[in-house]
Amino acid sequence: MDNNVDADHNAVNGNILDRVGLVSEKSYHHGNLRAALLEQAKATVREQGLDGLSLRDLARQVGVSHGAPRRHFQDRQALLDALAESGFEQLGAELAAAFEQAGSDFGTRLRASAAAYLRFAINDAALLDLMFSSKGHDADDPLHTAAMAAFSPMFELIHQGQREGILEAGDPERIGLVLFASIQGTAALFTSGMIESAQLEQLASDAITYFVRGALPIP
Amino acid sequence: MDNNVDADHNAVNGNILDRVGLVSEKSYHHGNLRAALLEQAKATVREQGLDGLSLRDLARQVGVSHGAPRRHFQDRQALLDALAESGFEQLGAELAAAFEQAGSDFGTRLRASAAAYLRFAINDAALLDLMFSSKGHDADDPLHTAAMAAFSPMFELIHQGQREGILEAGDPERIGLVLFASIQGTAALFTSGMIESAQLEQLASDAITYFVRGALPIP
DNA sequence: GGAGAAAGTAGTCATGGACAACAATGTAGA
DNA sequence: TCTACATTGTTGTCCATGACTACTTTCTCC
Repeated sequence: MDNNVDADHNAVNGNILDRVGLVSEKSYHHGNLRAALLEQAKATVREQGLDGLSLRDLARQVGVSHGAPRRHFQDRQALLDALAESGFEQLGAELAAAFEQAGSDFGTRLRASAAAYLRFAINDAALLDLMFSSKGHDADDPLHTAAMAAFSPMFELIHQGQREGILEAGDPERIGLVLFASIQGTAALFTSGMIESAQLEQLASDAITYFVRGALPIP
Repeated sequence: MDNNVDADHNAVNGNILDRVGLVSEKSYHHGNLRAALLEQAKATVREQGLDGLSLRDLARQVGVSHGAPRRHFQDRQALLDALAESGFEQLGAELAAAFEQAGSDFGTRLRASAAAYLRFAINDAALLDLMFSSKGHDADDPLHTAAMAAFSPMFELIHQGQREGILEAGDPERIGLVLFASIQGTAALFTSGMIESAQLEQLASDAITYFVRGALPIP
């Protein structure tokens, strides 16, 4: 309708603040739509679950027409895939941070990592579900890559345990998977409502204890 | 339980073959629509996943009008809940059967039960996902009841292990949850594509071994 | 056999995803 | 600088679906 001259002016100069979405002035080109959509999608999924996510809603919330998202995501599934990928990146970062901040003691690191994982599972249950429900994992798939990267701190942890004689020898990946499964299962039991938050801490603690005992080197 | 009142109701003069859907004669009243919808839904979910499931499609496939399912399921979510519930019933039956057929040895029973669980997870991955994503678990919720019933063989198994001195003492439910989480996590890793079927057997075996070692009584 | 409940049908609406034609902006090369 | 072309948004449309309502057929029970 009535085009605003100021808006045009800003658009020409490509103000960085506009592009990051920190300034609300409108211009024809959003400048950062893909990221904005992902961010909004993540918030919506957290608050309303996957079913509450609609591309048209997303477009509205970001202030763009309903057709715009299509320029960045071919279809809804593509957006979900991207969301899952960014979820893996975030989870990986949080695991790595927990790993770092926990000092060098194996047990402390192990529990800190598990706690970080569960924290993520609690705060972003639906996102974690999504991350675990995305199918196509073709090894060269960016999703697969992101997932592998996210869990690398855990495998490093296993390696440390082996060096220190706390865990039995063997393929770190193989041993790590047992831990991984155990923690993910714990998270699933909680997010599915099968256990209460009161039981979660207990279960998480037990799972780790059993894992460590189970993986003890056999003298 | 007693939500089969409708079936009983119509069972009075309804031809059994009609009711099972083996006869294609049309009558205004389907006679068994609820069950037929659930059955068809289960097949569709297995073949096409949750997203491939539409009430209207279901109605078409079963040969009724698009409004008919509403008489039996208030909305789509209600159908999904019922599907999850029937999934728990089936899983429970399969776990119980595996438990029975495995003889009386604890280890054999344990592995047979885990195998049954994983078999279910592989054959009906999307259904298991659904079972674990249904939220409302209010203890008196039929879903919660069905879930608890399904896993009762597992807790019985824990009890046996304790009697035989193979597992440490303690609340069987608490110990059982660790096993449950471990197996469910294993299943999740597989159905999400994070591990290949080649790794599944190994992981499952490792998870059980670690669990048994971890739960060993401490002398 | 008739009243009323149960089960199915048909029509409608709003929402949402996918698609296509078009418009505005950005960019690179002559 | 000007101009062709690629990017990115917009608008309008189609179609499938879930949900709702009014109506019809059948069943059951008194």
